[in-house]
Amino acid sequence: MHNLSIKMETTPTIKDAYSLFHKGILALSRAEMQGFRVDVDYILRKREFLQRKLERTEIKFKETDFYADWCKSTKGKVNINSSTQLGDYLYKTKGFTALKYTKSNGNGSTDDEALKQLNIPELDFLFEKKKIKKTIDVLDGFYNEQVDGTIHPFYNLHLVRTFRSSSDSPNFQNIPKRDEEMMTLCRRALFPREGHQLLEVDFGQLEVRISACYNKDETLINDILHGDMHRDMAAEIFMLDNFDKNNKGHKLLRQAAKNGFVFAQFYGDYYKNCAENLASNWCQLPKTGKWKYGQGVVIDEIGKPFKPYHISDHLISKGIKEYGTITKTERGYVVTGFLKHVQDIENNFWNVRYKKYKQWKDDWFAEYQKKGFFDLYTGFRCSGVMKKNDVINYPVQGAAFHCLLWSFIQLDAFIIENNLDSRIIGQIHDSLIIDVNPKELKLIGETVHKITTVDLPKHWPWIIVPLEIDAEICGVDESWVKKEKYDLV
DNA sequence: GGAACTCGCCAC
DNA sequence: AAACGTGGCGAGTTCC
Repeated sequence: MHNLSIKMETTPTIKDAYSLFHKGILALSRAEMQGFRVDVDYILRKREFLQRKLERTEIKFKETDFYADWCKSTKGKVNINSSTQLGDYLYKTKGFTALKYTKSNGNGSTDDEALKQLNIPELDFLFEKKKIKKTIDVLDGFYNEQVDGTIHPFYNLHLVRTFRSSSDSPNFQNIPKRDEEMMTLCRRALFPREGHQLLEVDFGQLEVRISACYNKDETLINDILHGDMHRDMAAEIFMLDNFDKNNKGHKLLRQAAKNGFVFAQFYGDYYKNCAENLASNWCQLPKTGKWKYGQGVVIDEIGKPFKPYHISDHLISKGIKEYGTITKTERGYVVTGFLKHVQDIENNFWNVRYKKYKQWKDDWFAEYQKKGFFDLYTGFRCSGVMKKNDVINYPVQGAAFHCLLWSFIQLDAFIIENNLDSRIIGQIHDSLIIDVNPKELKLIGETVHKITTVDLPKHWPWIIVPLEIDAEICGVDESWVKKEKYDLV
């Protein structure tokens, strides 16, 4: 009885969830109305430039023997934009073995990753062309949607299964960022209002922290607050006895462990995919035969400038001499090599290191199977037929976004109440983009910091892990390209 | 001629 | 036993 009454007070209900979205829609619509300034002259200029570059790349491709042979095999009817036709030519006509297959139809995959493994240099022109085209599409999207030099991206709260948001017309949540060249070309089009500057505020490791609120795993919480789980996993996966955070190679391997193992595991992936991804995408190690010395990425150049040390040298010296295989026998699966190594690490990851997290996953799924639904900590209810991974991921993804949305609403209200000139103009799941009047920068920064790290955990007592917020700032009257770290307090 | 589908790729 | 979560959008293709 006692426990129940506490729960009633602190656990948000479906009405609270409704209220969050009601206020959320109103706040988001103010950002939509405000919009994001675009440099129309730049877009038109750069579009022309990219269009010509696209045509030149296309011409270069059409001059290759590869293209001539492709045309010959289809009696001249070739559309170089068609991955279906390319797949037919490579896998059916030329007899290349597909190294990857598509999900729904099981055809040989023609994505960049699959094609790059075929080692056909002429295809580089197609990769280049695809990249240019993608950039043109983003700029076109801005141009087509702008009204008097301002785009008004929409934010939807009614479309996503996890109760996250989506964005369209144009989609503001998938503007290139990681590819330096594409990032610069696209974000150079986006500006604050005159005399203002763009401030971007991000929650740090938000989804991992929210997952910890559900699973309450002490090791995970400790790692979030004081440790470095990506470094630890890099050390285990690549068998590094003394991880050196200043070593360029070690830094790369930490990245590999973070994206190829830790995040993948948190989303519900398993050792086979992780091993494959780590070996081929991150280390360029072959998946057949014994590994040779001098293969794969250079991981360590200390003291040996003319004799690079390769990842294969290191793994072989530690006894991992090949990628390995998975064989089915009457007794079960026999796993060898690097595959076995990653499988062991996976087992340790879930059965020892994050044991309580795993227990939560099993319990949470069992509860869903019993009831047919589950409730997020923010009051939203997910029901219907779901896979185990869905049941584990949705509550985290949704509640993490709700932290952002709640903060968005508070900051929006603060801006209106105080008649400020700054405006929130965008949102990308765990970040806010604010068009700031420089005179208000300090106030906005301090307010965002207080809302996200003090008020939010007070509002939702289920947030049992401290939240962290990072900010970056662009110069006055400058585009969204050059950002500097900004201390909010 | 358009709806529905697949695939690939960008973001988180 | 199963096996990476959520979107939007463009291009090609297939079906009606």
